[in-house]
Amino acid sequence: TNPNQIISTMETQVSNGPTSNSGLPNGPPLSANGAADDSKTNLIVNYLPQNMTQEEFKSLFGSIGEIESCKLVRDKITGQSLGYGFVNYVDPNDADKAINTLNGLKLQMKTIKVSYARPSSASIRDANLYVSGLPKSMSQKEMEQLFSQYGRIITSRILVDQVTGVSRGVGFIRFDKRIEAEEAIKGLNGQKPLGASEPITVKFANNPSQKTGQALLSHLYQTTARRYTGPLHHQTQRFRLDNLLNMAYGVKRFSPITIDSMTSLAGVNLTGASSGGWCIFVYNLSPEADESVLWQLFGPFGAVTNVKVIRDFATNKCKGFGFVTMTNYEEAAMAIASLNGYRLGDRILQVSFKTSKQHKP
DNA sequence: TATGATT
Repeated sequence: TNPNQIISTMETQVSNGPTSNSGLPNGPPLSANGAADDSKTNLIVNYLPQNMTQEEFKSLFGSIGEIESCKLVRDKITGQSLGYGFVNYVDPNDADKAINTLNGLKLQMKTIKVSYARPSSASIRDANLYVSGLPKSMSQKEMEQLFSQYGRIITSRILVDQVTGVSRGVGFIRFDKRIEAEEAIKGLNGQKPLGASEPITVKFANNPSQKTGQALLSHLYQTTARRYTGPLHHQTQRFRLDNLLNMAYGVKRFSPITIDSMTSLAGVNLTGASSGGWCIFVYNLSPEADESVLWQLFGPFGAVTNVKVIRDFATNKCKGFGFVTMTNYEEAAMAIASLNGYRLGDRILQVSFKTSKQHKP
């Protein structure tokens, strides 16, 4: 599938109005201008982890149902993920299911947002505003009220201190149309909100990609170093350092000593290691378990490329186990250390690297 | 109940 397909389709789709039939017996519904109507199948996914790849993205959303096309949006020049993407399902029911099961999923330090995509057009681009100098007492609702006089607000957010939860006086407002955002800048930039002592600054928000290399590394350090907050021993800390260096320099720096000592101690072959990543065996899942539970369990620990619940062919119920593939050894090891013995419902999970039993004496 | 593979 051409990855540009969604974008090019959306750019020609200027209206989300009533759909008309294509005229063919089983043809897809067409909108007024003749473009395919994706309004019930096409989703936008926001707040993806920076390091999530197109393959991981497709694997995550492909676990819901058949995908017509999907695209992780990247910076044209640097190739960096912009942290959002589009998924167009074949079946509108799967799009609905994806929203219900994957919206709010925690992946690494992010909580992803899954919603129907608005039909794209030039007029809705660059409609996101950065607002600073807000009174700390101003709520999101109050900020929306201030801006709503200039147009329809699609999303809004006020950033808060991670520790205290107090407003940082900084927020974002996304309008439906760029011209509405332009009017809001004219009307509100440098103005004092009612009762405020300081004027606010209103300007167009930067693209998430427009970070310098330094800022990117700094961000990488923060997200990596803060990822796990549980008790840590020395070896774990070294894993984290290795991982940071892996990510910063884009190379694999697995420590042969560490892996050899672990494997020989365990007395088993690790077959989790392969070009596709590290395969993890998860035991004691309930018969009702599905792929989304594995994404939810393992996603917070790092890059997950694939999950699989093993089901009985006849009943389609989970046979009590599944597999998860993770890209990075350190993250896989952390997930195993954290999730082995974890209580899921009334079951205690047993989690380990997948082992080979083929050549056991 | 304990290591897949309807690709």
